[in-house]
Amino acid sequence: MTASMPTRTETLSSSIADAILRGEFKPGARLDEQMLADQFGVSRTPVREALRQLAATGLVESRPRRGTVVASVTPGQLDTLFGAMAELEATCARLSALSMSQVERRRLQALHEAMADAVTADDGEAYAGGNQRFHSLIYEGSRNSVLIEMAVGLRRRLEPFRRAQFRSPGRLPRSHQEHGQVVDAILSADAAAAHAAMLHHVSLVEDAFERLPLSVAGPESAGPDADPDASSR
Amino acid sequence: MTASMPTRTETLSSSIADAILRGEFKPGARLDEQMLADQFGVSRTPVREALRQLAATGLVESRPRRGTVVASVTPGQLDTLFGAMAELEATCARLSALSMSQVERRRLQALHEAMADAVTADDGEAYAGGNQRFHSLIYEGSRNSVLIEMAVGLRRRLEPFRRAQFRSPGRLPRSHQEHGQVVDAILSADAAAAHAAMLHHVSLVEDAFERLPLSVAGPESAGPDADPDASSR
DNA sequence: AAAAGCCATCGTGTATGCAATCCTACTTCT
DNA sequence: AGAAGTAGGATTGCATACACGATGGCTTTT
Repeated sequence: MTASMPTRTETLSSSIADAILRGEFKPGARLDEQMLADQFGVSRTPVREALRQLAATGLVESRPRRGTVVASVTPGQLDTLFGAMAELEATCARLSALSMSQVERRRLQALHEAMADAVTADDGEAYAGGNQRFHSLIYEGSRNSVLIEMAVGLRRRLEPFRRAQFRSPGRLPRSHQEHGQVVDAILSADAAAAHAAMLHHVSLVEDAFERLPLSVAGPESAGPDADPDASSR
Repeated sequence: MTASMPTRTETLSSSIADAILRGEFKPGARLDEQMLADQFGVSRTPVREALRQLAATGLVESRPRRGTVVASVTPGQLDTLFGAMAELEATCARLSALSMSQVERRRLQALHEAMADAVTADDGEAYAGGNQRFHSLIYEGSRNSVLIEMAVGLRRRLEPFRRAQFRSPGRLPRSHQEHGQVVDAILSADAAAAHAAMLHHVSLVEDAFERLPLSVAGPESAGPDADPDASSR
């Protein structure tokens, strides 16, 4: 974020976020302020501010007087998050089809073609990297930093659930083919097609994951949860 | 927010936000922590946390070691914000066309018809209230709390720029007619048409405002601002 | 006299201490 | 014996205190 001189709060915010994304702090785990302060060698004050910052991004959940826990995403919430993500990405794809420069379109096409190699080599690692750049290009193509920020935030929030994304056999070629449809639509400036193709693509990613036992419901969510999700705050 | 017992930080957050939205704190104004603490009769600690919270929503901007100021929205940023809003609302309209219940569709239709009275009476106040509910209904129709949260946040952030929204003569009938197209599309479950109609509608609102001298560039933003917006962080 | 460097003052960042609240475990009553 | 009330411990919320960095005015030098 800010470059000048990293304040302890910023450092902590990144460190704790990384720890959560790495799985060192599992969903539902209590984040004791004093414990974190000792662990990172600072006082409670910057820890508190870092936790508030993370709470704003949805990575953790703070309840007044009750402490902070790593956000445990219920299957319903995961569904909602992926759905919002799909819509945002589809919107970015639509806008990309409308307003990408020729240079950007070529760059997208080139990346897509380069990723074909990773597919034939069945190199999931390489493909994941290319995939990241692919979606980033389309974010940028929207020309709207607010949308980009939202999409990046969502993507980051969903990161832990995308780990084994390209593990399932046959997923690489399929993903690449879906990318191809998005690329074709954007290159031919077909906004509706770009929207549809991207929505299809991201929704499939969702399908691949919503059945996995990813999110263990936190030990506190015992109430009769009628709502499929509860992104209140 | 949380219902239990409002913590000082939460109270402050709301109070300061209201003060900003009311215009008591103008864009670019410095928000001195001690000053706010004295003004609200608390210590600096909850003030700091409240400011952090507001910074996360984009209402204020904090720079390390340099203090916090009320976010001054440049015309370019306003454009970006309205654009993102339009896309989000269009997305919600699209989803509403797909997944609204019959009850919801009737409710939407009823509200729309009721708003016709406000149009013939040229009652801008009443129409503004109905307009708010109209858009809220369509948010809810998306069935996606994440999207709703984003849309509500954006709408709140843009609130100060929508004050005189229905002042210009002839705006009411036009807005109502645009609403009609959205309603028709949703009632007939035409997703693409709902998207297009809502995008058109909100974009026109944007057009009506982007030429007004709304945002006075803060006294500090004297640098050569090449970027149309800078929604970093 | 203008520009550059220095010093004082202010404000934020961080640490520490105190008080209120919540959770847990134990006691006690039915 | 089970359940409710209660006391103790633990943790968060808030206040106060200290330290570092930033900003503005002043002195000094060319």
